[in-house]
Amino acid sequence: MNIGQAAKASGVSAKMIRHYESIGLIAPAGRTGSGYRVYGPNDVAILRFIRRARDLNFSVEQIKELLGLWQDRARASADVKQLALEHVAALEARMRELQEMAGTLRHLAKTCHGDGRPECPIIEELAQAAAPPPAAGKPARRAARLGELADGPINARKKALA
Amino acid sequence: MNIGQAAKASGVSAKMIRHYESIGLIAPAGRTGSGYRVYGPNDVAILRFIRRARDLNFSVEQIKELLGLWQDRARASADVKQLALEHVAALEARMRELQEMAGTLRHLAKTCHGDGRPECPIIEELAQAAAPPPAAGKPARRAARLGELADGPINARKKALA
DNA sequence: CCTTGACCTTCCCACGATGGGAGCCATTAT
DNA sequence: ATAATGGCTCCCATCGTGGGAAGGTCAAGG
Repeated sequence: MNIGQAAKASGVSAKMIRHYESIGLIAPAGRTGSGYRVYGPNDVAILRFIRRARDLNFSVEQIKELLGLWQDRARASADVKQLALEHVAALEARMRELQEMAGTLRHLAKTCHGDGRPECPIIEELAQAAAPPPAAGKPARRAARLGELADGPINARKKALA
Repeated sequence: MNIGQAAKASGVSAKMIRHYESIGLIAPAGRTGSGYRVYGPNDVAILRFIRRARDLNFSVEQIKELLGLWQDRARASADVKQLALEHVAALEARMRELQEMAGTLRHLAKTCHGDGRPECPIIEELAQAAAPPPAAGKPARRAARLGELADGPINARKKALA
């Protein structure tokens, strides 16, 4: 199987397959005499695994761990479960953050007439928002796992470990 | 005020202030004879506005719009409200996605013993996940606003508009 | 007056995951 | 034989943020 076919079969773009190889997430594929990468069913299974894990928002780094556990016969299922549950927690944390943002925004929107007049509390409240907490007293919760969820509230994690 | 003070006062790092200037989000600051940027209270207010909007997960592009509305006296509050509500919708969409992921993972975790034995349905189910839908029949909902929420389920938006 | 340290300047590089595209070679179909 | 796919490698862009180097400036203290 060439890379294009493996891509279609796995749902991972050819571009990304090469990329994953280059960063060592997957082993270098075999090559034909003329340099084409060759894939077998097992490779496709791995790629599908990766694709699925990405869909679940696991980072490549975490997928490395999962792949390690997958291929490690001596692995304990507890390890996998723990990884999964940590990830659920991260997803939930992120949801809570989004919830908070949405709540704030909904509140602001509710106080806005929404008619043709220019008065708009949304803009005004954002403009006059309290100054940022000058000196963070508390060490800022959440240092979890360096980039557990790649996006996130600006400047929340890096500072925690700087 | 120098950039460092403006940074402390606004909660936006000096690095980012320069960056925002370079991409045209904010107007070039005045300069002292020796080239230091100078900021006044109004600049700090704008920076705080930006900071706050970023905390609410608005993209820089959207903040540009908001700033435009802020400084446009003829603006209609309806425009702002619409922007805010669209953003709420985007946040909620993203939350739903995370919810789904968390649900899937929780389900997988529940079927996992979590003891020392290696059998682990999580890994197995991920590995044997159904092949990706070969040809997406429907045009894939959500084309909303190019990158409304910067992160998101891999390969969901770009394809929609490619 | 001169050093020191804190601050400023610009410029380049990095992340993470992904796509785009150029320039060239290989395979396959007409 | 030729054209159309498709693969190869490399480089660049995205988005928001930080890191750091090399050098200029300023204020305080000796």
